[in-house]
Amino acid sequence: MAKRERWQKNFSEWFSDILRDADIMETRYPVKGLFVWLPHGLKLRNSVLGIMRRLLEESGHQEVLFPQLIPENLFKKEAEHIRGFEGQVYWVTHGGHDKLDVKLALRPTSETSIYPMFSLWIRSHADLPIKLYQVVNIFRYETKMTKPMIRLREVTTFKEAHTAHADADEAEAQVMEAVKIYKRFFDELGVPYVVSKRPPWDTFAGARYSIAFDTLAPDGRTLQIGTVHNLGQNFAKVYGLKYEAAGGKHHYVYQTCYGISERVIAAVIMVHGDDNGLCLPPNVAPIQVVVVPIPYKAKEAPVEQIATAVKNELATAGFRAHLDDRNLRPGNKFYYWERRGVPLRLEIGPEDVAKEQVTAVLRDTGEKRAIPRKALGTKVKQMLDEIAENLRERAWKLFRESLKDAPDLGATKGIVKKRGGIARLPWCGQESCGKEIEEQTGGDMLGEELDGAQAPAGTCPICSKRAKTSVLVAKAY
RNA sequence: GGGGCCGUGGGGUAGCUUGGUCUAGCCUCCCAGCUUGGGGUGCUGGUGACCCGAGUUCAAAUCUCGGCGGCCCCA
Repeated sequence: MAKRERWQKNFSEWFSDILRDADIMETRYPVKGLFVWLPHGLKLRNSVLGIMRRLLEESGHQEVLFPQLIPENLFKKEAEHIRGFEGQVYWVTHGGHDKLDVKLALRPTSETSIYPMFSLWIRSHADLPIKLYQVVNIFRYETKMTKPMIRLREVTTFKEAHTAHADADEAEAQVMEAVKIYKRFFDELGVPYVVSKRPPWDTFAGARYSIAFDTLAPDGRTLQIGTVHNLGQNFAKVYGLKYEAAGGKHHYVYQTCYGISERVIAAVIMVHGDDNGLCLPPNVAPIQVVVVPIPYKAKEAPVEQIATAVKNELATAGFRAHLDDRNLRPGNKFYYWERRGVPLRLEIGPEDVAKEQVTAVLRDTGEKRAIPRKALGTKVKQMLDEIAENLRERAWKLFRESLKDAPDLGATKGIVKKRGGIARLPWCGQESCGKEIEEQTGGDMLGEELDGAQAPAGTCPICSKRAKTSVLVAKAY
């Protein structure tokens, strides 16, 4: 149980196999970088989104929905932004047989569609702050190799929040709130992460600075799973987002935006999986408990009857329960549901009937437990909580072990090349040295850890000057 | 950005070098029936494929070119 050989050594293969075998995603859609969500996968996606929506609503965000198309003139207003995105934009150039007078961009992100509307909505300080979000699909013309859920030409699950504030401090505080929300989000999913401030050359196009969350895939590569940007007044000035202050003066607003994509679902799948397939955290598992009857010949009736009763009891108690009464051998069903990541399985056979118990099997460890029928509800709840906790701890343990201090360039290179996780090394803070580190190690600089209180020990491995800070470097997806 | 490899039933593959014997083999999945039932039950039967287009040829899964799609390596 919990064997993780293929999961780790052959991760790429494991991942694409599991998307198919667990009915998550159909990867054969005949357009590069576009994929189909299957029922089981979509339920998982929607559960994950449910957590996100709850956290955002709790913190005063409101959901909106903007159009998919952005006119060229609006899209091209902010120079930095265009420079970052123009190479990846899909353009709609025709309507039927007519060539459009103004080309329309399929949004690669929505700043340029949302902020022009902000300029109509924001009149006075009383209109601020604005905290909106939407969950949409976006298109990016990726030239690199695409990968389901990870590198897409159509990101189908793009949660983007956009805020506007009266002053810089408030915007700064909003950035910190967003970081806090995302931490809670990933914590609820048991997905480990490190938060870092991206270096200037990897900052979101048009932002003052960017903060990013990264997790680790089983193959030792990092996966960026969330970003938070402080936009300052860049967009406000371009789109004319001004408000009237109490004294009657007009000021530009300060803005932030932050986003999460289906990469987070990829993260849930990868960090909790094993060689038998998925292992989903109970709070997002489409099926939390599967009941498998074991109908020995001539003893089918009581077994089936009790299995049904157990399933109904759990459903009534609010668990997502499923009874598998297919005419298959039990072992076959066990593998089937394990592959799909159902966290808890209850077996009911003649022996359980006789003893007024059910046999519970925990997906993460494979442990079997006899549960008295009478205690069913409370025990199931306990076991699901236990699985959630265990998954989180197991994932975090591996993550922590994979974040290593690297005293010099050689050590960093070793970690990056072997894809052994994330290296932490000293840095002088100069861009030229940073890029040289990336060049020489073949890794990507994630940036300076946000919570990293550790002293910047040692010297910059490139220029040998005293280090101003320490940064994380890894092979990134 | 540069280089290489690949595309055969739903999945994995054999066949391609040397065009014909391919009416395309095998494993798995799937469907039907019986059997079985606490970790992939067994038997019998069945459905299902040469990525698309053009070319060479008497003849193309096989050779050539283009498109689409996938994978890998380097930067």
